[in-house]
Amino acid sequence: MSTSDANKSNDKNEVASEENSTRSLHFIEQIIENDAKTGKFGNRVHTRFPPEPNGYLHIGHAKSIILNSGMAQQYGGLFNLRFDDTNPSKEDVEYVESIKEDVKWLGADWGDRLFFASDYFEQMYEYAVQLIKKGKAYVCDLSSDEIRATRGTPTEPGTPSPWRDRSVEENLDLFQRMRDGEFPDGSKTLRAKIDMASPNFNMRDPVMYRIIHTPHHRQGNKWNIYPMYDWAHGLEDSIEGITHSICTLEFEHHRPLYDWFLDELGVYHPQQIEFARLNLTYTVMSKRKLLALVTGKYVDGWDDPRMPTICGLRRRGYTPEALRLFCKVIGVAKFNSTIDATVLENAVREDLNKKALRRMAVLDPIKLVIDNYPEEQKETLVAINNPENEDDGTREVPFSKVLYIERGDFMEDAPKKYFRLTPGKEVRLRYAYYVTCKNCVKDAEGNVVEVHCEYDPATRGGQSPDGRKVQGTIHWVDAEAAVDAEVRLYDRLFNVPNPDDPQNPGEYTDHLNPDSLKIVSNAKLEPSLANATLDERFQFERVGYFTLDKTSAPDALVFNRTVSLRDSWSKLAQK
RNA sequence: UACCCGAUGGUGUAAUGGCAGCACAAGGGAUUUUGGUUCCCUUUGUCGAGGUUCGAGUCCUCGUCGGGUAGCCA
Repeated sequence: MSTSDANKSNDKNEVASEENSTRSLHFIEQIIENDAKTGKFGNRVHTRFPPEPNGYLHIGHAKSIILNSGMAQQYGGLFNLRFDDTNPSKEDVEYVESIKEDVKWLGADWGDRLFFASDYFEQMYEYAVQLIKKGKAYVCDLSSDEIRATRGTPTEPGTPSPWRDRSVEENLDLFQRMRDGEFPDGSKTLRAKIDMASPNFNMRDPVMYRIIHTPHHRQGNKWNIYPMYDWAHGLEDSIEGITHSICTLEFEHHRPLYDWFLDELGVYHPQQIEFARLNLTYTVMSKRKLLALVTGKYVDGWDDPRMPTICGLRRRGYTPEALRLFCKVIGVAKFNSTIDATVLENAVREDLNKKALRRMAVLDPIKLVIDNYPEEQKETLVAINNPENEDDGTREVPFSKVLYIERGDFMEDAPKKYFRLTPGKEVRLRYAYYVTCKNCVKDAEGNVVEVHCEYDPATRGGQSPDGRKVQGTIHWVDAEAAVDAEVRLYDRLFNVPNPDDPQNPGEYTDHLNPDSLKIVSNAKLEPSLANATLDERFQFERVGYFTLDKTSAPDALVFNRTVSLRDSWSKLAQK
């Protein structure tokens, strides 16, 4: 070992012990660190994310991606992206690119290790031949119905296939002919010869290969047989030298089979580890249901900002950092839990609070007229871009006699604790002046259309020389300089915490939140927002976090609300 | 019904036989040119019954409850 190698492994140990002392480890970290101590995998850590290219990734996948790539990064190991494309009748290239984009966006780095299970088909075939020669696999002529009927039940063992004891020669011949395409779909399978009486169904002579005469998106018509997940997955892990093969809980009782195949073959044997998949309140996570939301036009496509898909969250304005923070907070365990949607919202607030540029935008505008402000006067005022980060600097915002403010920032008859505009009350216009509310103008129906006030010229910038305080500060935009925009306000997709709960009457689609999207078509924004770009994140002060939508155009701006600001006033107001 | 896995405040998650801790939520207070942020304080927990032990959230037994499993899906 060279000195630099020695240093490297020392560093690794130090990192591990430092982690140990500074925070607690989740059970997978404990397994990895223990393996490092015993030298089980020669101190290597190599993980993978193995999606099937048959749908879009969602936040549940993000948990897995962040876990797998995070373990590799944390322990100086490697991470592979591998498409588990073993079933051509369900898969499509269309999904490959979107999955790559999502994984990359999350910050998981697979380097040059982008793999496809289908590239291992020849090797898998050779392995299958080995098992046949060992007398551990056989070609079975039973139909799928017959296989099901002879598999037994939880209390009764299965009955052996009449084809179980074919000779090695016959099996070899038949298997080759299955590959050559001599037999129709479903007419034969290759099965492992294990134990029809096993309490674990997965061990009752599981199917290894089935006949499918469907062109594969990467292999074309080369193959007429395709490997089943249980047969293929361990081999893929083994071929790639994966150390810790992390998957979700439902594969737990597949592990004996995973182990059996690798042991019978006598090949390199990674360790499968199962963790609990993510469940989130007020949404659904199954591919089938997400697809149904799209095809049923309940949402505007896979990347609708209300969807829990990674592309949806991205369009909504979530950041990879927010999702990583979220995953850190929820932890990793084997307990099936449901995470409250507010935890996700908090994670994105925490991230965006640090990095979002502050801007002023009025979503529900009414005019504010400053009666004692000179008619033709215009000025610019200096506003701070981000109080959380001085490096973001300042900007200038135009100001004049007529402004827009939020309708909700004026009340004609206000409760005592209302700190905003009401006749006789003085408030601060953020970064501008103190103004005192005088009165309002109403239309024929009694709706307030204009609020009138008087300003104190000595309070320019928003502070008074005499030191008097105001209770409230409200945001505003100059009426003449404002730019128009459409703003889309998103809320939870469902109005029940668990749309999947069988306790709920009806279909899960019956519980869609009718107010999950509110479109504000006449928002007034400060002029600098006209130059916003898709990668920027904004906080509209006192309102929430926003980002430009992909459908936005220079003459028709569209912003998405990522998440509202915490609002302790609404709690107070309810009392 | 059989097998596998799990169970710690309202929700998540630590404590690896030795003071039940952290985060979020909730409640209270301070600061504040965002009713935001930040800071401080408070309330709330080991599924049940036995056993082992000086000592059990942790180990054992039995129960209860929850999840998963009977695709030629992954």
